[in-house]
Amino acid sequence: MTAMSTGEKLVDAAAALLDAGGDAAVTLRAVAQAVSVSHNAPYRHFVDRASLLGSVAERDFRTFSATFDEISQSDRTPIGKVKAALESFITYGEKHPARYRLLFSDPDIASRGGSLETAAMETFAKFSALIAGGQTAGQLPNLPTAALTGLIYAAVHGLLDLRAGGRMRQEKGFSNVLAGTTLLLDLISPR
Amino acid sequence: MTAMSTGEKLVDAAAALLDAGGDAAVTLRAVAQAVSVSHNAPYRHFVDRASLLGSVAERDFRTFSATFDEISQSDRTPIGKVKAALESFITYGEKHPARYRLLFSDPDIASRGGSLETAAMETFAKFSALIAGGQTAGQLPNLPTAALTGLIYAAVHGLLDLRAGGRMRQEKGFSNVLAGTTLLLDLISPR
DNA sequence: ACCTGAACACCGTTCAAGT
DNA sequence: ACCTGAACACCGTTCAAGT
Repeated sequence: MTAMSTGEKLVDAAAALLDAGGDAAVTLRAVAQAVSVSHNAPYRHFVDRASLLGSVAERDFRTFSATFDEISQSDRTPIGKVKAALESFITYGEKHPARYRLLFSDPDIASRGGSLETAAMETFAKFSALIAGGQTAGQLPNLPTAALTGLIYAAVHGLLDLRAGGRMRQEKGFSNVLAGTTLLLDLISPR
Repeated sequence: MTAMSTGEKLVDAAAALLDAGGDAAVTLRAVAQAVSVSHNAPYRHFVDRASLLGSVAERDFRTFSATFDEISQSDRTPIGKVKAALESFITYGEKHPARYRLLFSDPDIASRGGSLETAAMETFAKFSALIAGGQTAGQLPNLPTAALTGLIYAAVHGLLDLRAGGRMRQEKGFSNVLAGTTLLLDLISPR
């Protein structure tokens, strides 16, 4: 077990605080206290709060990329791979709503560029490749892959965001995201 | 022209600040200053900051309800009414992204209950009625209306939220929300 | 190179008064 | 009924030192 650097510990603590109390709970003071350093020690590792959160996001994007790689190399059917990817996405969104929003909704995170943007684009590209596989197998409609990927991604994101925002109760059609996603895939799959 | 009450002026100012600088720009001090009252005068009209934002949201939900009423009574085709409603939704989301997120993403707003929740449910019900009309006319798939409404609503919300979050660039499939919405309706419409 | 304590400006909220 | 000024606790950030 290699010793975690202070920087890694801070990222860990920030992620845990996001899970426990949402964005507002991630104060630099609370993060520092969780790691037992002074309230401004984080500035020796991150230029500001947004940068710390950016590191949390980047780490999770890399985890997604690794998961999509595993799915890609599994022995599932093409459409089964798409569904597995969506399920990992949904599980993450339901288990870590605040982190989900950090990665996929927060405007400050999207505009940071650099290695974070690279990691985010890589995740998206791997998902898009799975969609393309489903199209080649004739299990998804024959549209430009980018448009189809964007639409599926947006729909699932919408379901997850409505859930994270507490607005799922009203959409009485389905009380969980997976049901909505399944319905979408059924509706658009070639008949 | 009836004089606006201080409370109404505060709601106006908060909405303008949301448009101008996003959620973080809506400090009670800035709102108060815009109305030329002291920094804690808002507390004579709203119990706290969240309550003020709740009033902004409620007002916009009522505007949506009125718009959907107009659309319902227009001489458009059933599917034309659905598209008109979606367009009004999209226009609002693109013109007022911070207010859009307040109404449709913010967890604090969703859990406030009371007249705000009533207004939000009314808006949703009116939209759902337009969807039902499209189904009766055979221009939308024959599913439980609630499920179909939820799915269309979630997909458009996803597109708008990705745009508001600065993540539309990556979804190269369509650079605007209307194109994505149109694609969805094409894909799911009965063939 | 990494950390600490003091300090600053800003914010939501409360309180004691004022008209 | 509505408003004001002072005050409090909290937060992000900066700075001058310390090892």
